[in-house]
Amino acid sequence: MKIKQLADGPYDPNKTETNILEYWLENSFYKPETAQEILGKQGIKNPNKFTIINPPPNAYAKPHMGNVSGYAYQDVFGRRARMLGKKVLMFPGKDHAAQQAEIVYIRDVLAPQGKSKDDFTRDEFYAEAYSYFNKIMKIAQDDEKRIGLSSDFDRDLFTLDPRVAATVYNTFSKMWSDSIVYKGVRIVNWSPGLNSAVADIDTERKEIDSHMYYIKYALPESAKGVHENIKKISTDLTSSYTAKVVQKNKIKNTYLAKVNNNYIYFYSTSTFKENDEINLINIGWSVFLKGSVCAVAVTEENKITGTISEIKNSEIFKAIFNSVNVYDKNIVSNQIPNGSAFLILEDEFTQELNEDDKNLQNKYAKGFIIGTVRPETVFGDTAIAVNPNDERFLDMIEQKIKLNSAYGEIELLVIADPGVDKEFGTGLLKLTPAHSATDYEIYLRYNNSNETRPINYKNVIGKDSKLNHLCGKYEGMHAEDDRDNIANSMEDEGFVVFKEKAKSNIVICERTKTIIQPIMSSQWFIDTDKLKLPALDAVEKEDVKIYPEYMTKKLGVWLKNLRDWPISRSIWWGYRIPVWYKGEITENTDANGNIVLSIGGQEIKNLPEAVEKGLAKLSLPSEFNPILIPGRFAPENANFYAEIKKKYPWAEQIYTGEIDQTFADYEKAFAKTNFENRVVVAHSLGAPAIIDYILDKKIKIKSLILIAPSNPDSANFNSDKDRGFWKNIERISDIANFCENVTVIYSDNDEHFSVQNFKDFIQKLGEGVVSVEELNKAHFATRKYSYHSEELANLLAKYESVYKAEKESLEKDGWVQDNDVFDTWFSSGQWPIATLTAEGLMDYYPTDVMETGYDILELWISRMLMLGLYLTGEVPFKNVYLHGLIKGEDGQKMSKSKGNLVYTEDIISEYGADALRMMYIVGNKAGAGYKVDRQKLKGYRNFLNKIWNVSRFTLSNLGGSSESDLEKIKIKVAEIKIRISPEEIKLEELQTVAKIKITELLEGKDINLIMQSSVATLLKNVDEHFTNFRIGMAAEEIYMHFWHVFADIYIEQIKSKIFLTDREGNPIQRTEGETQERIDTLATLLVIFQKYLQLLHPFIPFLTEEIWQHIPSELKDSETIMYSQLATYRE
RNA sequence: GGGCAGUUAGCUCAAUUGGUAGAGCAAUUCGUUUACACCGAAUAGGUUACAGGUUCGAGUCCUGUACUGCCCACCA
Repeated sequence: MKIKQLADGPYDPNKTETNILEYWLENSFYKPETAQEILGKQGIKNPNKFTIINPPPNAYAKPHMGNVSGYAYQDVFGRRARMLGKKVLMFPGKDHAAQQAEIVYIRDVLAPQGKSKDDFTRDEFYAEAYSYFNKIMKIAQDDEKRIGLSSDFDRDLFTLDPRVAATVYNTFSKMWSDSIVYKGVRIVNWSPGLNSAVADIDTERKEIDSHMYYIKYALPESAKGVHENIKKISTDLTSSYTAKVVQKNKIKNTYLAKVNNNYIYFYSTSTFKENDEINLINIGWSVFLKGSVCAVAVTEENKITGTISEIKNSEIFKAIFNSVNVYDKNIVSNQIPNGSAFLILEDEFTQELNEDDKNLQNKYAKGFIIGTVRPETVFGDTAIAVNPNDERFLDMIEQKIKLNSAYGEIELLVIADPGVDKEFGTGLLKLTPAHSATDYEIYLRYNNSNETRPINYKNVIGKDSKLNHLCGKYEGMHAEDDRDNIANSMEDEGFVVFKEKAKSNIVICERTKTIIQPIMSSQWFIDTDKLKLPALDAVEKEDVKIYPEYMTKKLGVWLKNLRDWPISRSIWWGYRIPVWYKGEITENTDANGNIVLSIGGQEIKNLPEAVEKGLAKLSLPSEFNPILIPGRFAPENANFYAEIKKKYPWAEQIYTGEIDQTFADYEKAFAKTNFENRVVVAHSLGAPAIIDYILDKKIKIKSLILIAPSNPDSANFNSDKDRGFWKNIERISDIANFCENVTVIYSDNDEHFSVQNFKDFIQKLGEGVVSVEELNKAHFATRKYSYHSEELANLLAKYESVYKAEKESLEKDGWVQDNDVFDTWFSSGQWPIATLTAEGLMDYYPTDVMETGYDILELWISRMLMLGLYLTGEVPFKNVYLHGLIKGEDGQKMSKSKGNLVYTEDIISEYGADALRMMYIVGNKAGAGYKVDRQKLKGYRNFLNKIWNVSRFTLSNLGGSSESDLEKIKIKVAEIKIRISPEEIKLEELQTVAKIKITELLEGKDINLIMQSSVATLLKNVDEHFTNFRIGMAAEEIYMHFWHVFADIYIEQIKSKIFLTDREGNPIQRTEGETQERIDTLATLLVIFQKYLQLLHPFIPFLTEEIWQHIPSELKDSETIMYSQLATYRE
């Protein structure tokens, strides 16, 4: 037995890490197939599976520290599982990041070449982008390997791989037939920067300074009638009064009219003398008219002091008084606070208006004043909404009111909706369903409960952000840039009564930072109602556990509030929506502001109608996609399907559990599959199952190929005929009505067992005319047992050519494919299924851990959960571990613009991958952010050196022993059991005790037993930490224990027992007992040392493997530490 | 406006769910003793943001306050 010695320190990670990486890759240690083989040799015959799908990073950029941090966690889980005897699959991939990648590609690749998207056809653009990203992806993979991620890189999968495409399109197809996906005209977030719709979650809010415009909706003819109302005002000017109002809200007043530096409000209750000098102080606002009494008050900071007359004669007073009033009768504000002061007006406050001055008439006309920060949307108003409990407007609800507005005379319905805040602005909400998500919701709510009298939307802003033909003279003006012009013009006409500065939240596009324009447009949506409930249920029932736990609640709330998910994006980079139209599909705004869809010039109401008329259809890319149904004990008994799937990546394999003869499992699996017009291959018991299913559900399929498990002339047939395929196949005679052709393959003979044969067979059998044996003799005498794979291949090839021919004719026949592509989250939301399906590994589903940053909990985790449950009925992962976001050295979020990006390769070359992994993991907890910390990195580099030197100590002391001693050590090693012995001193508790004292305490005790006990405790604690996903604590505890118990205490204590020479180099004489003690100690040292290496391996794989390689094979259970078995602690 | 998280040593963060507040780095002192100076031995550093409460016992649970960060949201 020879013990290789380690080089002198300090440890240099750069020398060893790349070699170790090469060793792992060369030996394919990362593959589950290798795991199966190695574990098998170790006596673990049926290892449990353990699966982690690596979140695919975006393919377009060089990864920085933040991108890579997740791999450290994923790898810890994976490596530990491997060392616990599991067959580990870690599946890497890269994401095409549709929208973002297209922007980056155009900006960073095309623009510097002086090119733009317009220089390419769609296909050219796609091809060039694909080859570019293909190159870039390699960089990301290098980083993944370099940090030690032990994923099966041979399987690295791109989200635009044809095999993924198959899953993505099949999912869409299933959603199409389940009516979960629809194309609808609906409000969308239109990003002018992307020239595409984006989902809510791709937007962010920003507070900006803007104006609140108070817009007049005048009652026609009311300008003339102004006197009448005023005349009714009664006065009781008996005493002077200083207005003083109990105030509640300090923010709302800033929204109010500010005129001549004073805020002006209306109030009532009290009286003033005409010439009283008064101070009006108030902070509330209320239009108040009872018996035509009106009053005004001002804020405390801006008292109006003056006589009543002076106040009344102020311009603003007149404006407000005349404008913000009433539609009808007596309207009472219900929120006059106690102690309010009121100014009562008299009928002298009237004014003869010049009949010709229309603008003034508008300004002083009675009507509504409604506050808005977006005056340009008034052209899209289709209703006025009030709170149902707002007493001021009770009479008006459900009335249609003719109004003069900035765009002429219109009729608006007043509706009630609880969403309207009666205290905001004037308590009235102008409803613009086409250009406000809020209004759109109210619009939907109203129309859902008032089907007989629906309100409309009116789209007045185009995708170019400009006002359209419905805006009269404002047509062509820009909704954002020309806002002030529009408002000024309205002000001149008297329709903007006053304006004031206000803060407003605008929605901007997260990617391009342009202002989102809510507009009506036809987009593809996923109806999330049917998807979110199972997801919500899974979260609540803890079918999927989320770490940190508090994020569970966050996800639940998000799911509950989820609206329909827009999945179409108007870009080229991604999966093109597989729906075809008979001619161009166009979207126009008609005279009423409705969005009208036409296909090839023919107007359609909605897509189902178009489909019915033959103007639209779903047509998946022309990849042949047969459905493969396994026989009993699926899917293992259908291994031959793997061959088919190699040739046809689009083939869709049905996964079932063990099948009983009631076919319950089949039915469950079938329900998730769309059989419509497909070629179906069914093996053995799958054949009767699918026949029954097709007949029951009345599904039309294209072709059915049945593979019989036995041949009627086989020796087994007599027993087979009463069960399985043969017993259950009776209904085959009816199937001809549901598919174009049926073929049964069971022999080497080219003759097929046709439907007609079967019909005859079954009929005669049923009539008792023939026996099975007779038929067997007549028809099957020459057939052999095994099924004919070549024949199956030929058949499929034939169907494929038919299938492709059909598809290719689409464009010739004038069909045009939808121009949009899927949202990137639509495809990545199916990632666990797409990856495993692509490799035929669905038996690894559901996966064990999904590890990712908490920032994409809603974006990604939720989608995977919904789609996973939808497609398979099972959660895609059992645990979700969310790591915190890593910040730059300055403590700020890392971003290119801040210039604080730290690249992984720089850190690794300075400190090594192991130290970096430690920095990511030790002492950190799920969900909590942390900084790139060079002090920590230095500390962990020192730790690695410590391990190196402890290893040198251990190996050199073993190496110094004689061959016979080594043999004795080997025997002793096998006897050592790491157990907790409760009576002994606990070493881990002595860390803070002075070292001299420890030596005293240990006098006469068996240090080896005490150490074993201490390590056992460590093992147990680490188990617990892992069970609860506290990996940061696990790492920290191992670190502490290794350094301060093992190195500082144990090794110091045993030195005298194992050294062969004294300080002067003279040999030490030992008694027989002392020699035995030395052997025992070295054996214990070795066992414990290995245990530490194993415990440390998931965290610092490179160093531990390097050291492991120096331990002689005779003294270890596995050549690589990756597969050495670290049993969990058992009492 | 709502929700969630956080506030602990000079700095960065832990504390296994209520049981003596810890680590790394930094600081001070000592020590080059056959693994290690990328080391060892020792020292100092805390009213756990604040104010109450429950408890034998609170960093941890409850109530409130003040900051910080994140997410969500229909105040037009």
